[in-house]
This record gives sequence, structure tokens and C-alpha cells, in this order.
Amino acid sequence: MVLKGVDVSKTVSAGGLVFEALRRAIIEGELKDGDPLRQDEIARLFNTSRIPVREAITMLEQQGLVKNQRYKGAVVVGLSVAEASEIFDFRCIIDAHVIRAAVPHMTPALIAEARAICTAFASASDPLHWGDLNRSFHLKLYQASDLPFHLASLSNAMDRLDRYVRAQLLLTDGHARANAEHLEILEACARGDADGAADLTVAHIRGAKDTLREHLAKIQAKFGAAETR
Amino acid sequence: MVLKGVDVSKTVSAGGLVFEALRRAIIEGELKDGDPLRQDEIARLFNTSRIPVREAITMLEQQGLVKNQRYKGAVVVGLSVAEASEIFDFRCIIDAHVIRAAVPHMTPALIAEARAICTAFASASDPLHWGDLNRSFHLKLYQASDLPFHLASLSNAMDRLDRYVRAQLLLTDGHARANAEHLEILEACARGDADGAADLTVAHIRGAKDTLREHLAKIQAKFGAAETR
DNA sequence: CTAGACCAGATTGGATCCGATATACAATAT
DNA sequence: ATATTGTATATCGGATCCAATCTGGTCTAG
Repeated sequence: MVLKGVDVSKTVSAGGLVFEALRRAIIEGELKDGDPLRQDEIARLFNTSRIPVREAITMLEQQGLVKNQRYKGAVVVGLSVAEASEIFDFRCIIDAHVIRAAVPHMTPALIAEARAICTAFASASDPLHWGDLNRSFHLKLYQASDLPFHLASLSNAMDRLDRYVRAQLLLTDGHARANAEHLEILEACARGDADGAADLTVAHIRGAKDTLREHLAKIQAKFGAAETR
Repeated sequence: MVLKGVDVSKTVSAGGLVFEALRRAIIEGELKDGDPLRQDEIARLFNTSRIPVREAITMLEQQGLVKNQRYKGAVVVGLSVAEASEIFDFRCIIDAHVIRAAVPHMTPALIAEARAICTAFASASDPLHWGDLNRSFHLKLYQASDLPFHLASLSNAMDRLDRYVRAQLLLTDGHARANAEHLEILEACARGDADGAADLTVAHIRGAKDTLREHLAKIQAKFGAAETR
């Protein structure tokens, strides 16, 4: 028996596939706030019936990415400034706790991997990948924490915020500043300074929150008080 | 128009109904770790087809209450000691943050309501309601925080832990001690002491965690190293 | 000309049907 | 006797079909 086995039970169902695709589209901003999710349109796109699509939509609804109204359909939900701020605050708390737990367990290999992601982020010319690399960097560091529940919860918070973080990276200095802060965090981790890494991470997230708030305030001043929901 | 209107769009779908029922059964411990969820058995129970049942199961899976294995079915998932500990830690952090935010916005009316729940908890003879009243008490206090995302996240953590918290309340002194600690928290809230309330809440949760750990350790010592997963 | 009834198409929710997979057990070969 | 293979049944995932509801436009009454 030389064949390399593969756990077939891990192959995703059709519903899981559709879910992943829709989730990606939403967090990358491809599907925007308010966009409707038509079941049979999506079903045709994936060559399935509507059943797996409905499964995907209920998953998305549980994650808070879409809202389903009975007999009306599902729409992508965006965040008000207040909601986004609250989730940023949530991230400050959990990210700090997680990285503080992670630092003592970081191996040189993990630091090296994180550094590689960091430089990839710095040199990526395509803004489309910034969001992914940013997220990968943070998650790589957190990987050492061995706190799966915290990470799952964080993952959900990131999913809700990602669209806005990506927008923020595109702002003036957003990318450069994020990169500088990543390097600082990385160095704190490398020298085993858990509290330092936590403080820097909090500052990093709080900075993203504040610049995004300013940005949204400007937009709202321009277009009037739109969709406060 | 004297009729009290009801938002018909909020009327639950069949899937939502099944979900709520199964969720309740799981968090109350009626369905135990490892119990299988047979789709057509449940469908018969609720007089529906299997479609809404499947919807309910995907929701439960997103919440981490069950695990679905392709072509095998869904089973209720329990927590190892390590997992439960991690979620208790999560609660310490979030509960503290939420109650600290809530205290400044607490009205005398809200304090009174919380006190009512507290006395109901103290005098409830039926241990079946202890879990609900315990949860209601905490959520009532947190209601003033105006942090919906934090509360949703907390709700999920509570769902995962509730079975174990209920078990812990049944242990010697569990109920009495919880009641005493609730009163302390309530008094701190009443006098506007946010930090005090936060500290007492953390101690309250940490206490539950520790007694539960001891309890489980004893059980494991008795039955051997069972199901560490 | 406008407000409200009403009809038609679109869309979702749920039921039923069918193919795929797992599990348990019987049959068979070595 | 044991291990392997075939088969029967239970159960699940997905497709298709039907019913319930929403939406938009049209028509009529005032």
C-alpha cells in the first residue's frame, strides 16, 4: 500500500462550497451592502439546485454576513459606524489576549513564516491581496496561542470587518502604516515581549478603527446622513 | 386601532422553530454529548419534512453545538476540560468588558428587575430553572451595555457552556454560592462601581470554572481517562 | 385624476422523490 | 476458522415539484 490516502469525509458538500464562495465574495467586497442573493441565480452559477444555496445562506446568516427575510430573500448586511466600532473594540480585547497567550509558544520557524508574510505584504503591488496577507499575518502569529475558540470568534469578527479594513488599507498611507506596525509587532514577538506585542496590536487595530471612522465621517458629511439603519 | 401589532416578518420559519427546540434541548442537557440527531425522526416529531430539520442542523453546526459528518449524520458535541476552560476564560474577558460598559447606563428600574431575577433564583426550588434564571440575571445587567455584537458572541459562549454551568449549580453549595455572588455583583452595580462589578463577575465566572474543573477531574480519576477527544 | 382592488410574474419555503454512502450482516473462499 | 466480499437496510445529500408570499403593474370606481 503505497497510495497516499486522503480523508474523503473532509471533502466539502455542495452547500459548503457555495458558502465559501459567497463568504469570500462578501468579505472581499465583491458583493456589497444591500446586494440581494437570488437563490436560483446562484444555483445556476454553481450548477446545483437551490437546496445547497439555501444551506449556504443559512450559514451566512448565522455568521451575520447576510440577513434573510422570509419570502423576500437574503441581502448582504453592512455595518454602521457604531457597529464597526464595536467590533473593532471586540477585536482589541480578543487580539490582545490571544497574542499574549501566543508569544511564549512562538517558535523561530513561526516567526520566520510570519516575517515572510510580512515582506510579501510590504512588496505586494496588487491591492487585492493586501487584505488576505494582512489577515494571514495576524492569524499566523495567533496560531501559536492554542486557543481555538478565541480564534473562531476572532475569525467571525474579522469576516464582518474585512471589507472595511480592506478599504482602509487603500487610503493614503494605510498600507505603508500597516506594514510598519506589523514589523513592530513582529519584533516584539521575536524578543518574547508578550505585553509589548499586545499593546502594539491594540494600537494597530485602534488605529485602523480611527482612520476608518474619520473616513466614513467624511463620506457621510458629503452625502448626508445615509443609511444609518 | 387597539390591536397590538406583531411584526409578521419575524414569525419563524419551520427551520427556525426546530433550531430553537434542538438548541434548548442541547443547552439544557436533554440531548447529551454524542447523541445522534436523526433527520427523519426529528422531522416526524415536528410534523415537517426533513428540509427544515437540515436547516436547523446547519445552524446548530455553525454555533458549534453539533458536528455533522457527511452521510453519517449529526451528533451533539460536548467539551473537553481544556475547551470548557478556554471558553470560561473567554467569558471572563468579555463579561468584564460588557458589564463595565453597562454599569454607567443602568437605570434604577433595570437594577430592580435584576434584583427580582436574583430573588427568584434564590428561592427557586426547581433546579431545572436555575440555569435559565442565572443566565437571565447576567443578561439583564448586560442589557444596559448597548453592545450587541459582544452580547451575541457571549450568547454563543454561554450556549456552549450552559450544560456544564447547570451541572455546576447542582454541586454542593453551587446554587447558594452563585446566589451570594450575584448579590455582590448587583450591589456593585447599584452603587455605580463598574470596576468592582467587573472584578466580581470575573471572580464569579472563574469560580464556576474552577469548581467545574475539580468536579470533572474527580470524575475522570474515577472512570479513567475517558473521551479527551 | 387618484386610491384601492386585483391579477400575473417572480421568488422563497417546504414536501417528496431519487441517487449516493455508510453500516451491519450473510455468504464464500482460502 | 478467519478474512474478504457481496448484499440489504438505514440514512443522508441533492433535485424536482408544489404551495405560500411578495412585488409591480393594471383596471375600475368615485
